[in-house]
Amino acid sequence: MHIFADIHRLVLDTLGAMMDAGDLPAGLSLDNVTVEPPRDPAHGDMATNAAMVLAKPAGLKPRDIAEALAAKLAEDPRIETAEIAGPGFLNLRLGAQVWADVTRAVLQGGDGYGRSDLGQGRKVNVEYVSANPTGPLHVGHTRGAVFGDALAGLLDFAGYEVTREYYINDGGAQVDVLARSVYLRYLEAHGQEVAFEDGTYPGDYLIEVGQALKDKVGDAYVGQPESVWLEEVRDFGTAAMMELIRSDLKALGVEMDRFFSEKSLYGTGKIEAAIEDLRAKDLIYRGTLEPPKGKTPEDWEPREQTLFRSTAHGDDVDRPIMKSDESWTYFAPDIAYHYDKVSRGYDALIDVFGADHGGYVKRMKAAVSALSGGTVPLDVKLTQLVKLWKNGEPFKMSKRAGNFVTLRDVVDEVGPDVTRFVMLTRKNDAPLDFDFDKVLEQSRENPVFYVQYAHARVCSAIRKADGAGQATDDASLIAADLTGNTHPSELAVARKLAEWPRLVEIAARTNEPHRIAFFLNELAAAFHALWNKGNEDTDLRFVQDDASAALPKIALARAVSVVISNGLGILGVTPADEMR
RNA sequence: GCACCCGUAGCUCAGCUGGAUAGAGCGCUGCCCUCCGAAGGCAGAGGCCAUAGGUUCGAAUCCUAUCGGGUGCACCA
Repeated sequence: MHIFADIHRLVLDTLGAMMDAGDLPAGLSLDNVTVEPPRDPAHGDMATNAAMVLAKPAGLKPRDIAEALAAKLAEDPRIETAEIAGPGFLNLRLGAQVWADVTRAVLQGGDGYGRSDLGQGRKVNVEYVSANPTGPLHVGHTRGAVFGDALAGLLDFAGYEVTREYYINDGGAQVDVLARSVYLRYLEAHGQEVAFEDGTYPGDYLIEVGQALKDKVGDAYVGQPESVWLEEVRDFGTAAMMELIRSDLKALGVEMDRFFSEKSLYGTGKIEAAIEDLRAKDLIYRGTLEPPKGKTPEDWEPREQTLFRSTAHGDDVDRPIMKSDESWTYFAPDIAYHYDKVSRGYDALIDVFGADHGGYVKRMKAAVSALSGGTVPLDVKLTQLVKLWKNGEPFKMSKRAGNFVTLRDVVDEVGPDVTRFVMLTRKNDAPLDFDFDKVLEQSRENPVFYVQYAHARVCSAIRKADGAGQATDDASLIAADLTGNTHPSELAVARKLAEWPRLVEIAARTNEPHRIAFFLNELAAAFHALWNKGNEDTDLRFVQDDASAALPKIALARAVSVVISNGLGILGVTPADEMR
């Protein structure tokens, strides 16, 4: 049950009937007619802008349309009143039966309540994290991981067929640096003194990798030139780092459907095939780029290179795909990778990048647009920086990595649930302050606690009613008469529950999972407000002595926990049954 | 110099892809514990939505310009 969609449908059907009957000119476009919850609850439960939107094309006064529409809508049993207000809004108030039905629908829907067919089963690929396999994940990756995973969960809930994918950058120079760093640790494991020069990775996490390499090959590489060991040590180190990253992700509760190796694109003709596809579209040429205006690099020199005509698809300048020595730039395998994604038949692609990759968005979109002939949209979501705080001070040190804070540092300290929820309490493109002390605080200002507390309270109330021998199972609640919840505070909760399917669709359409977190906070607020009213007014308590009076209250509480649970599920957070 | 993101209450931030008198938390002011959990609750004050134009029934939201902050800007990934 999606009451907003239902009433929207009713409004559209009614308008259609009015056109058929000649009350409105035929052929009006109803695309802009909306049914929304009004900001001010005093305006009713829903409002439609139909009269204002249609006034001009119909050549009628908004008020006349509104009056005619109001009269027709009032015939529907669900509509209690339809009042004209403001510049031509039609405010609808729904009957008590509707809210009882909503509560029942939540219980009947269970973990499926709010699921949408918005996606129509379309295939969407969400690529996220994609950190270089050169070390453990840090806080920035963590936000990307949380965001990407929540977005994937959201799209899944909204009816898309989602693939969660990780692109392993194991083909560039950075994995050679990893190899050399591992080699140093390997020498160290043989008792040698080593120095980590600039450009190598000094983190402690490579100590055990060097040791493991020693265990595997003994002293075979000691004193040998790079040409002997580089390739094998690189593969060894990359594998070890991916294992580390996978376990980091697991600690956060993130599970990828697929890991795609950049290296698998080299020497297999895949890059060449992708470039050929572009060449066939006349988008590849030899040329020389102009220096960037106002900021010419010191060592600038004109260079003829192989370029991708990305300007034909919205980019600012054309981009090199080959270096002057004819080897591929990093952009080439990225093109090939997205070519692969397009050819796997996805209807939409989403890339989640760190904000420092903002300059990369246009060319990537241009590439996908060119490769798919404009048929596959690519949305790139950038996650902004995370600023960590501890004891009122910026927190930068890590036990493990030295110069950056790792995912493990965060998860070990506050747990995966808190990490995930807090990282979604801000829009992806806004910077985030993560305060180790505040996120564990048990107070109203901590949204994680506030939402979890609401869920725990429901569980507590149900345990209590259960203990009193009352029926609390969903079947009994669904079968009960639920029209007893008529207090404004109870209706406020029911109204919020009714909004859930709508909110899911809005969040999914905009690829913004943070909306889920904010909604849950609002739902929790409505629930806590009602709970607190029970302190003064015993009729509003969820736990009642009279078993039949208790049923609608328990049903409402249970419905709240269902929606919270569904919302947290999308975000990858486990609901709390009790607070400790 | 160019591109992208951002500018909303004293502070930290939401704001439905154009709707009514712009919201929440913190802070501030005033009330409220015999209570299903006061690890709070209720109420109030607080705004020229950076600025100036434009689009229209209607703009925090869309367009243009300006100011201010962040990020990134040739063969690095």
